[in-house]
Amino acid sequence: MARSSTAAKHRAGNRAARSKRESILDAATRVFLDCGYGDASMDAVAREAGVAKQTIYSYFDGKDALFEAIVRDKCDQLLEPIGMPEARGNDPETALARTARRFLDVVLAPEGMALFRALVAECGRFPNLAEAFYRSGPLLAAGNLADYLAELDRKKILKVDDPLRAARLFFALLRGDLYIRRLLDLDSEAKPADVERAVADAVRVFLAAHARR
Amino acid sequence: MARSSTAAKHRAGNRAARSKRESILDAATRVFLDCGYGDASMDAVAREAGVAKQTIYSYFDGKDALFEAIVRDKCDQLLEPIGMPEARGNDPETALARTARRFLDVVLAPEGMALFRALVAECGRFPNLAEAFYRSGPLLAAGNLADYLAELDRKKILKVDDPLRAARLFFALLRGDLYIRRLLDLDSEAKPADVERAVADAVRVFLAAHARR
DNA sequence: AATAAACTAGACTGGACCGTCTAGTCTAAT
DNA sequence: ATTAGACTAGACGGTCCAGTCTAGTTTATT
Repeated sequence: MARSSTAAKHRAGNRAARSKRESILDAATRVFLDCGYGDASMDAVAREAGVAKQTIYSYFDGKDALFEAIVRDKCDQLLEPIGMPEARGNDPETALARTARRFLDVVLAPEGMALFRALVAECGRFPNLAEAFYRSGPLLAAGNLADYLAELDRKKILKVDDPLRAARLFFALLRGDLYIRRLLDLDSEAKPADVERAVADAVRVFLAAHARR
Repeated sequence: MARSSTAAKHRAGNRAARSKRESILDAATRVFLDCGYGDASMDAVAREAGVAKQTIYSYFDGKDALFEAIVRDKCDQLLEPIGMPEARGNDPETALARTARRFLDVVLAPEGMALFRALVAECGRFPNLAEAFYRSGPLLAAGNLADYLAELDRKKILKVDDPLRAARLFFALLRGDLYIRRLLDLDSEAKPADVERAVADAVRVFLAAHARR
């Protein structure tokens, strides 16, 4: 009984269907990240996507599923740069600063903040999404940095006893006050000068703590 | 025309009225912090408080005002301990660790997290609440620590060029990964051992960065 | 051209919820 | 005892929204 519903075909994905699916996802991303899950309406998504509401329901099972889809999408897309391993050619200071900048650029950007805010707001309703975000964001970034730090320790350039813990501390330093202020939307965007200072501070403190004496 | 409405009298505050007001605030706190602003219903607050819905509206102007009231309340009450100036009698390590523990105890506790989550979720709707929280929480705490750090610098015990920035970095270190995980509700509560390790790490790194050589 | 699938516009159902209103009860003070 | 104000229980109007349904249109395939 090979049921061949519209939705099933869509999930498989023609070319036309894929583009429609994507314009729905795009619109949903804008609406959900703007308003948050609760205040976003399916009518608004349909309007924004230039699509009939029914069409949304033929591509996605419902509001929850649509939200999940856009969050997973944005996680993959947004966090991809911070999941890349470190450039290992340079001196530690330069490498750390580069990592730091890449991290903050993603994390403090309006989209990154909106995604994180939505996740924090809905982590009760979507615990698995929060988990997925954590794994593909903070955890992955820390893991990669830890690998690099372990290498620096092996080469006796720095002293890093517990690379993963050290990496997490580095990112913690980096977020600093800026992150809190952005989370609460007290600054509408991070000024480049502030970012640069946060990077410099974090690198300085981190190197001081892990210098070989 | 000295209009003497029920609401006006309540705002002035008899003894009986105050207790009723407080039981409403209590219930509202539970409901709002449990469900978030959007999913909290006035009926639920009334039920929880054991009070008729009308009574709530005679004490508060509406859902927004009630939310504001409970948030300001919890800010004052919750953040009061971290607003206290530092105990200056001990060596820096002990004083910093004490400050750190007091901070994390408040911030990682379920109530503290719920308050912060609610603020993050609603910072668009209530920007002034976010501002108030920031001032009476992170900013005040950093200010107090900064005073202490300035004193340590004057006494040539540590080297702290910019006390406020250093204080903020200290708290950033302290929040670390624990904070992110708690924000996303990946851990239902912080284990004392983790807290203790976070304190030790933060103090160690901070002292290394600000040691007099 | 004929047919089926995809899509649109919009009406509709059912439910949640804010804030108000009504009718009646309780309490305290005169 | 009377009276005024505080309170309760619950109904109610109005709004909003998720998800479904209908009727008609477009698109693609044969």
